[in-house]
Amino acid sequence: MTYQPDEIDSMLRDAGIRVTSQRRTVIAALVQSHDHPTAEDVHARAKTVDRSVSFATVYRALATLVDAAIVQRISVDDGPSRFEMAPKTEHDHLVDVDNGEVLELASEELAALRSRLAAELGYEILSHHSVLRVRKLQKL
Amino acid sequence: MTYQPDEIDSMLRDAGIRVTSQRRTVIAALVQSHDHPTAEDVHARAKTVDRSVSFATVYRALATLVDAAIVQRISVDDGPSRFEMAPKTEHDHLVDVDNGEVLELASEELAALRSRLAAELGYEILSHHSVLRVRKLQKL
DNA sequence: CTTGGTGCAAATGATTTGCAAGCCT
DNA sequence: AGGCTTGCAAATCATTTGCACCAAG
Repeated sequence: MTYQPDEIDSMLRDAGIRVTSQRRTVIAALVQSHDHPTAEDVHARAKTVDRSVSFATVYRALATLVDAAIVQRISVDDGPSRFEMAPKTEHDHLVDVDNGEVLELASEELAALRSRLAAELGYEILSHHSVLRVRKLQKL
Repeated sequence: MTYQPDEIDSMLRDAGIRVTSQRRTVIAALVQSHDHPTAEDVHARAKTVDRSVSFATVYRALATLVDAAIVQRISVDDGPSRFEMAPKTEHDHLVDVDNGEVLELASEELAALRSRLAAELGYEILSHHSVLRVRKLQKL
């Protein structure tokens, strides 16, 4: 999935937030990262593009972008929050307990079941955050 | 669900960790709490039983108990971790975005689907942590 | 212009840790 | 006895905030 430079600007404008070079940089860092970076990682990557971006700005940008549903926050039980571009298709995260690897599980079926169950309780789901701690099955 | 006093001791012994009055107190506080308390809440409740329990001990006890799978940690995106006795039946958590209320959704069907999907990817699920941000549906 | 955004450094909140003393096995 | 636990206070880690300046609409 690639983004055109002005595609990023549109995302910001559409969300009604100002377009700044720092936000562009943060988004660019996230777009290129497929490893669910922490705020610190994002800052490090953003700095390779613009040495002057501060930590505070990265945190503020991430918070703003999460609010705008452009970015998604993933909290693993311990350790800092991780971030990724908001997925078009919702998915769960599998964290391999042996090596810390994070992979994604997208299932239409799972999403449908979840909303059905929530609806039965009288709720609509705004967003979800699901982390499964897993271990590789033995090869037989 | 009630626990006998010595049932708690057995849980600790079975997990191979020492039985201390502080750990008993922490567990007792959790058993009586059905509101997913934070570490601070647990500390406050524990102190009503034993004024001398320290914050550090509560944190250490909770960490130990989570390791031993006696207690489960629930992390909501912002704000401190919350805790509950490890459920016999796994469930998801619904967080009402309007009032912060946390309720539980237990579904055999959901659990089954999740493990099936994980298995298809070659993984077994050790535990899961799923938080749905929800809003009450309008009454029609 | 005017409001929102930024950098810096200091502040905060949650959780962890070093150390000396105490309790469990 | 010997090691795991505790309490206390200080330390750490992630994240947030106050403030003066700058930039976007």
